[in-house]
Amino acid sequence: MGKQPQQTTLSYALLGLVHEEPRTGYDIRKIFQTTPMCHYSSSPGAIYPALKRLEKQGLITGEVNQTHALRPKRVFGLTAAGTESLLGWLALEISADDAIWRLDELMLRFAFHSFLGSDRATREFLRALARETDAYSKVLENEMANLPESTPIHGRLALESGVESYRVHSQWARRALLHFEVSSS
Amino acid sequence: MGKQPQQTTLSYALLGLVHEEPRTGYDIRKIFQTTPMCHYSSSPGAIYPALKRLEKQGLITGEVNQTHALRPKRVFGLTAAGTESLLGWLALEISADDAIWRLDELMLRFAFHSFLGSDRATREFLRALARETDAYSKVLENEMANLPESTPIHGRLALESGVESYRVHSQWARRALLHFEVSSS
DNA sequence: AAAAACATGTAAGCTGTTACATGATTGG
DNA sequence: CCAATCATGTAACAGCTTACATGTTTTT
Repeated sequence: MGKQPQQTTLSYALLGLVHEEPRTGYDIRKIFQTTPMCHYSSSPGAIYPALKRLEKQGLITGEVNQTHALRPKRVFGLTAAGTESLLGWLALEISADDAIWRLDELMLRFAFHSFLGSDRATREFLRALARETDAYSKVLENEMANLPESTPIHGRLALESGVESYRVHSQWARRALLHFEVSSS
Repeated sequence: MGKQPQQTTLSYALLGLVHEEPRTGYDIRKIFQTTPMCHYSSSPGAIYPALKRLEKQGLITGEVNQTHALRPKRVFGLTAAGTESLLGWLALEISADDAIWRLDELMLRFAFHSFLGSDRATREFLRALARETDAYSKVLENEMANLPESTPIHGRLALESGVESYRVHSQWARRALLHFEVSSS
């Protein structure tokens, strides 16, 4: 319940991955290099310090795999506090700012929503996401309509791309929601 | 021609804005706060140091407006080297990596393409953007098809959102291209 | 006279980048 | 035995965030 120090997106990605199954830093690097769950830095200079931070905060623990005595590899898993932090993040309410500036993080959160037992939070998540992205696409649409005469076509088109981007996300969220609706009847 | 030290996206945004017309740091902050050309930090701790860096590199110069002797405001404009750097950046070829990881920067570049006199570079830009985003959407599509059976629906949907995102950008680029085609006949 | 907006900056701290460093294990 | 891959880390540096600091001009 106490307010936890807020993590970077990378940190949450790490928490989610070691929650799926215990992993080493190297495992995680490979995932970031070779799977679509990428868009995160696979550089050792990012990952190992991040893992160390999480360990110091008590969210993960590394067990040394002793099959080879020298050059041990450290397999990380979530602690109770780590699980709590991860699940708390997943269930967080979506703010308008999240939808506008941190869509990437929201999509990562959604991808990990399978960790929540029930679909209720996911439905709420998708409804909020659809609402906020739709609202912002309309804000941008409005700003496009009020652009000064002199605005060159390039600027207009770039803005149009932004409008579309948020609109498409909103539509995606509504479509995704159908997968979690209770098929009542 | 010499390789210039590469700038951050924020730096290029600043170069573009002061190229439109001479501006102060405060002007720029307001633009980032109030117009859709935002998504950049309007914090003084980001902007003033960035302006100072550009000045030290000789890309912009600040003229003190002496209408009020105390608390002077500094109006920045591009130097010849600054113009060269900005135009060089605009005309840069698009790599696949740019389209995958730095779409935001590409859209900023496009928005400033009005500074290039001719439409030829813009056409090339849009063609390359359409090609690369389309190619990557297909890469993701393929990865979605090859996802392990066990992958939860959340992961699939998140990936689908990525596929769509790139596809929509590609379609946008193709549509935008129509505005710059020579209406030959 | 006070509040809001104008206007510019600095300092500490955090995170990520790039580059370097080290050594083990496995496949050809 | 050599190369590639496995595996973990550190160090210097750059840039951004947050918070602070300061003083002016305009509006109410």
